[in-house]
Amino acid sequence: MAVTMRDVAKKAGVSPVVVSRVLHGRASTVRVSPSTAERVRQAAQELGYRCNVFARSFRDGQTLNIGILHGIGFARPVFSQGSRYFAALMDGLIEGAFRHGYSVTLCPKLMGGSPAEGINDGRFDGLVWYSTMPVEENLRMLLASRVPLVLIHTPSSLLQDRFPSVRCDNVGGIRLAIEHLWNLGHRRIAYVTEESTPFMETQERIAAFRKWMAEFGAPVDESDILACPGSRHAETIDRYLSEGPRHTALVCQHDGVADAVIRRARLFGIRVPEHLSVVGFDSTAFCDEVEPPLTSVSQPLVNIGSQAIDLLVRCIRGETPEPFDLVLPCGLDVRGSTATPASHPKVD
Amino acid sequence: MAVTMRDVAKKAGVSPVVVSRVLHGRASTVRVSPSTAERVRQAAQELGYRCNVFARSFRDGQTLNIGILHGIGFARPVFSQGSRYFAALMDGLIEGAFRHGYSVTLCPKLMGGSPAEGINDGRFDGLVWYSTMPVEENLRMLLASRVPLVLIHTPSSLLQDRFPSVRCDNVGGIRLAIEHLWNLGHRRIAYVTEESTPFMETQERIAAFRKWMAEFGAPVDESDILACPGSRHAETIDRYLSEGPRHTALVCQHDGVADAVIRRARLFGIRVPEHLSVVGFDSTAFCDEVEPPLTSVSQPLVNIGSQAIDLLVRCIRGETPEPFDLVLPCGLDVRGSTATPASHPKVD
DNA sequence: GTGAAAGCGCTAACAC
DNA sequence: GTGTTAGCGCTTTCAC
Repeated sequence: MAVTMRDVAKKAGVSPVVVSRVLHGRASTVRVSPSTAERVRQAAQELGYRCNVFARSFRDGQTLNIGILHGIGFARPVFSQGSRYFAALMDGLIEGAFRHGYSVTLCPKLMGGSPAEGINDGRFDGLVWYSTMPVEENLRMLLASRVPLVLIHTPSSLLQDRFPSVRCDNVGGIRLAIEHLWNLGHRRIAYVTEESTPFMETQERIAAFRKWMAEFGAPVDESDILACPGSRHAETIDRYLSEGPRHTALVCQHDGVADAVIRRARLFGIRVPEHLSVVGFDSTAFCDEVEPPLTSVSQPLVNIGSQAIDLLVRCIRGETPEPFDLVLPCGLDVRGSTATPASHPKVD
Repeated sequence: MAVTMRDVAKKAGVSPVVVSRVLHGRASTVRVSPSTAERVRQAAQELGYRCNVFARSFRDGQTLNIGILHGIGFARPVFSQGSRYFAALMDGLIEGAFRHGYSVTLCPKLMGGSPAEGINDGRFDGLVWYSTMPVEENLRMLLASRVPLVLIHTPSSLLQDRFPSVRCDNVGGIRLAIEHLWNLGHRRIAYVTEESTPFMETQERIAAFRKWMAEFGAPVDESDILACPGSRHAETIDRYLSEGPRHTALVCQHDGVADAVIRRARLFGIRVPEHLSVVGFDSTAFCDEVEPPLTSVSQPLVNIGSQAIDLLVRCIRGETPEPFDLVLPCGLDVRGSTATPASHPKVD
């Protein structure tokens, strides 16, 4: 077995408290003479003693560990495929956690179908939950959380204002996309969405799209919202493209969708951006990798992750973070997937 | 505070052991009458009791948690930038861990400059260490590990055969790259390496390159090995390219290097693959994203991660995995970055 | 200056 | 069938 404080104490001829005091500086009421301290250190060294952080955490009732919750109904997150959405978010979460001295744990219980028992199992000082399409079941479980929790992509109001939240300004982001396309001369613009749940960012972006298109003077109807059901969106995209796109530009729910659209378009001989402009959402490094480079609304994902942890750590400390609902601005990274439409003159 | 077994016991009018027996099925010597069991369940339900897994782990002396060790001298791994090497490896590690019911933890202590104190701190049932360029200091720390450990990219022999290992067949992989280029007609082929440490895969690949080039009948010398010092490899690449490449094809240490080469080449008006063929190493999804798509030796990274966990779990169970040193074969994914050299006829 | 006691939440072993 | 004891490794409290 591992060598414990008791072993060190025995060897040094003192009690465990003294060892705690000397080696970890924790038993603050205890005073130790320099010579004893030296003896303890010596013994620890010789035995190769290492503090059992796990035992300490158990006693302290704090684990210095943050759990990542993944929405139910999603598969376990994958880093190596698709757009870099999750990768960027994780980078932010890890950066933030490390900065505060916390570990980050991916736990099968928290990422499986039923995180309920994982949430309050004592291993986590706090949790981060991100989901772009929460379902009622999710929300109920989260409300049962006894540990501090921060929401990403989901406004606090959706969970009775019990947990702070971080998300981006979807409305402003969509406006940037439309404005950009509009200025290039596009008038027939569609929105492509992957899935659709009754609330949240998906809907927020669609609503923003409707709103701004109307304000720009080109109100849209149902046929301008392309909804691709989760599993088989290539199919939906193909159907749309095969009839020859009715629009000159597409705004996509996220970069993965935009990438899919571009790849399918290529198969139909539709060139981007010459025949069709495409705008993504997230603007991770992925956008620079694909061809053509993807014009995309930038959501500060790394920052969102990092700031979510800042909020979480405050909650763990018992504070009430201020602001409680963090909305970060979006930008627009113009790359190569958007251009003046073939049939329209450029407008300034 | 959280509700504990004692609270439930009290409410149900029984002792904690009974609760343990009923709710977790753990106190196997204890027999409980159906009616008592029901009372306990009722009480637990009403109080919203959740088993404190942390406390249980403490008692059991097993955490069901695996720590990921990142070589010293590296920065903390980043998912959202560069090639998808780390992403793919992590996907495999997570998949394997989840399959066995283990969590995966990224801990600042294990990823910082001095993981020594993190290694034996009781929080991990096992560790996975990956590093493409270990230094002596790394190795000494690893040898001090009291918990099971699996090496990725590093043969067991480098650590006194104390830990099992997983890596790919670098020699075979490099052969595939050379063979492919040779068949296309390339004869002047260079190897581009990012960093160089006295041992390990970097050296193994370089050695393999020398060996196979000689066997194919085109022995190389120092000037055919392009070594780019870690921080500023763009500079080294630029210097090489600016003189007009002396070779018709480059084999690169990994996809990130290959990508860098291609991007720099573009700035010099050197087209890939028309003027210069480039082969990467790893062949993650990254290769399909870049332009041109990158021909690359495929290293089964996801599989390596997954199998590393299989080995680790066996060690945790006290078994000695067989085989102890796992070497997985490489493949070659031919994409768009390699072609017949301009100056050479195609050879079959 | 130093040590003894007590307890974090859980469960194996044993007693009744 | 059910309860008591004891202990995982650590640290706080308090007594000496």
